[in-house]
Amino acid sequence: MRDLPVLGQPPPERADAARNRRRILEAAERLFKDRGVAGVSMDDVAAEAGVGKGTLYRRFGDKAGLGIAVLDERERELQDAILRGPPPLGPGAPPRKRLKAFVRAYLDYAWRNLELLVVAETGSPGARYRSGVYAGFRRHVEILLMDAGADDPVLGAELVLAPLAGDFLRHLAVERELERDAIRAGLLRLVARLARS
Amino acid sequence: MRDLPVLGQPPPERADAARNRRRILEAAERLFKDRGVAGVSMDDVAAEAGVGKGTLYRRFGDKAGLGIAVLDERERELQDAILRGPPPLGPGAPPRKRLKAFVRAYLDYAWRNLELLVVAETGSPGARYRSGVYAGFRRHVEILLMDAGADDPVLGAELVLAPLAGDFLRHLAVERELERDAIRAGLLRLVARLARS
DNA sequence: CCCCTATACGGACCCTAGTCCGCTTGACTG
DNA sequence: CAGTCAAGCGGACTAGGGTCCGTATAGGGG
Repeated sequence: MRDLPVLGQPPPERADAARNRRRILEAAERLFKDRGVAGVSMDDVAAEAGVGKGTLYRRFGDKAGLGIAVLDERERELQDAILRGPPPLGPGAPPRKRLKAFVRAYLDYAWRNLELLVVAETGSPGARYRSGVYAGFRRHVEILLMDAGADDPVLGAELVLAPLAGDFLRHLAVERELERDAIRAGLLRLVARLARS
Repeated sequence: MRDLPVLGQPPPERADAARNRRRILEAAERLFKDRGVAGVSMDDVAAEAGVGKGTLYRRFGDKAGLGIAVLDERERELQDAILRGPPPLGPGAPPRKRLKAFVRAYLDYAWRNLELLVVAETGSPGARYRSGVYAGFRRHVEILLMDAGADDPVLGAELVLAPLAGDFLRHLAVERELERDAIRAGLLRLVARLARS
């Protein structure tokens, strides 16, 4: 009876596992940049990383999962700015200001990573909503809406995030050829209205 | 020089093609009902319809396309009610009334066909936005928003439709376990606010 | 009624996502 | 330092989506 598992404290990753994780993420990032996300198969990633397919899947679940993981670092920056950065994005500003700052910052992030975002979110149905990242943003918006005295913060947060889906933004910008400024303005108007009681 | 192609008038479907189209749609509808959409492969549909896979793909493009086609009839009912039915869904009522009626009617339709809707919309990225049905609803909403004097009807219409995506509705109802009444109320509030100038 | 060709058919084929399981190895123990 | 074994590895395998192209036929023209 060596190690009673400690709840909530998963044992640390083995050294080879950590090494492979890094290799895979680096390989994926490189290939995605070179050939575009759609032009890269999971076998390609595995080969480039010098690991077997099984390793890839055990670690990341599926292609959407890999996309999420590659995005993770950049997403973390945004999360950090929200949690600890200067206002109005970070704590300190009034809730409606923070909401607008969030929308601006999220859009910047989304435009920078659009292709990858689409893959990560649409890899399988519901992938977007299952990711921890989505849950984090949702909670953030929910709290801000509550502070702003909105009617139904729980649903309201979802309604703020719905039009921030990668696929939807791509549709607006690429197929409908709307200007990013116009899109931003429209979304800012939307959250302003959702934040009213 | 027999038949100069008449622009916009594609030649009528050959008899065998029409027959196969019907067979495929009937087979798909039957299988989807029996086993759920996810549990049915394209080979299954082809076999059940008694046609080759090539036929299936030539006619419907991909699985999302087949889903859209199966939904089409039910969607057409909704379209008809919008274009020719009694107010407030049909013509005659003031634009904001019609908008709300549209949202109610669309939600009824969506809940009834949720699984199929998700497949049709998420089969491939952007599938939802490429379908003619989406464009039809978008135009409808756009005109109503314009009549209601909203700020930016073009973008506004997209923002009304964004939270009506099947995948998003499934997320709200299934994962978040929100009541359909609450969802409807929230969406009605949203369109009411988007329809203001 | 026969011929001709655009249209459509169908299933063999390819590719990629995702699974499975026997083998290997990191890391801890005595 | 050797023994132990859970964690991890990897690539063969399966299944399903989507393509291709040689063959068959509907349906109009002569």
